[in-house]
Amino acid sequence: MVEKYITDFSIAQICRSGQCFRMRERSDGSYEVLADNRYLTLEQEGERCVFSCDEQEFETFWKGYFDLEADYRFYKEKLNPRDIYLTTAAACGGGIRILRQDLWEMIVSFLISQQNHIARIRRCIRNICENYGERRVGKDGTVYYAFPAPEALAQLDEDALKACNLGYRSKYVVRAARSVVSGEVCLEKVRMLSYKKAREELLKLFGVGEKVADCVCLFALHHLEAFPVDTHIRQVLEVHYKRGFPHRRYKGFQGVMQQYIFYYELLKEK
DNA sequence: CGCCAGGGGAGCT
DNA sequence: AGCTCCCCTGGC
Repeated sequence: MVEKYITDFSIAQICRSGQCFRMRERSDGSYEVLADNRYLTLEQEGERCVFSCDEQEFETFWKGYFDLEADYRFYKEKLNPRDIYLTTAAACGGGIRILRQDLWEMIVSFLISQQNHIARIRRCIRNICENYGERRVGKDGTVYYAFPAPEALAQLDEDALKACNLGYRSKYVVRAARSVVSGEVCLEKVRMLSYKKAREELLKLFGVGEKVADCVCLFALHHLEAFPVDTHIRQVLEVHYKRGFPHRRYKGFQGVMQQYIFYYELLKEK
């Protein structure tokens, strides 16, 4: 167990922000996080966070995963105070961090996300992990399943994942897995590329369009200049930014602003 | 039962 | 760039 005091961090907000589908709030108010074949529980009260790992694992993995080395005050200071909408959104989701998630997992997750609800996306991913991922046992005895490697999914029939509730998205995932396994799209290479080049490379995958590529760039590759535009964001742009979103002002970290907006819109739904 | 929308994308023109 | 299909589920 390690105890940390962290500002601009809210596990509850991150969990609800829709960038991560394998994180959940447990009935006792603590959070469970599955990432990189690891299992973590996290309790938070104000700025006090208790991670269920040792200091070394925190330093070498979770600190980077939650992007805790970055100072998000920098992004908030750049906010245009006259932009009431964005200022309000950032105030509501000020504890959000852009996670550094696994590349392959994000590709699959956002392939599944198209024309889909968050609750169902979570179910789909859980189904895939339980059916094709390796079974693991956490330090506290909890059984969980790792996210299946491309090799495990590449050998499936194109329609096999319909059994995991993917519907017509099944063939997107299987074909993408095959492209990765064959080396047509090299993930190690994608990791080294700039935002533009990485995006271009991801677009070669069947089923990956501009929105999905941007989500992968933002949530896996940490290219904060990626600004995924989905139906929700499009509506916001139409209502609040008729003359265009001020990309110039937020150059290099538009993705952080996108998350504030997205979270705020999700929040208002309820 | 029908209708429609839910964090799109492919394949056309 | 804009259009038409694609065609899975869950909610109403």
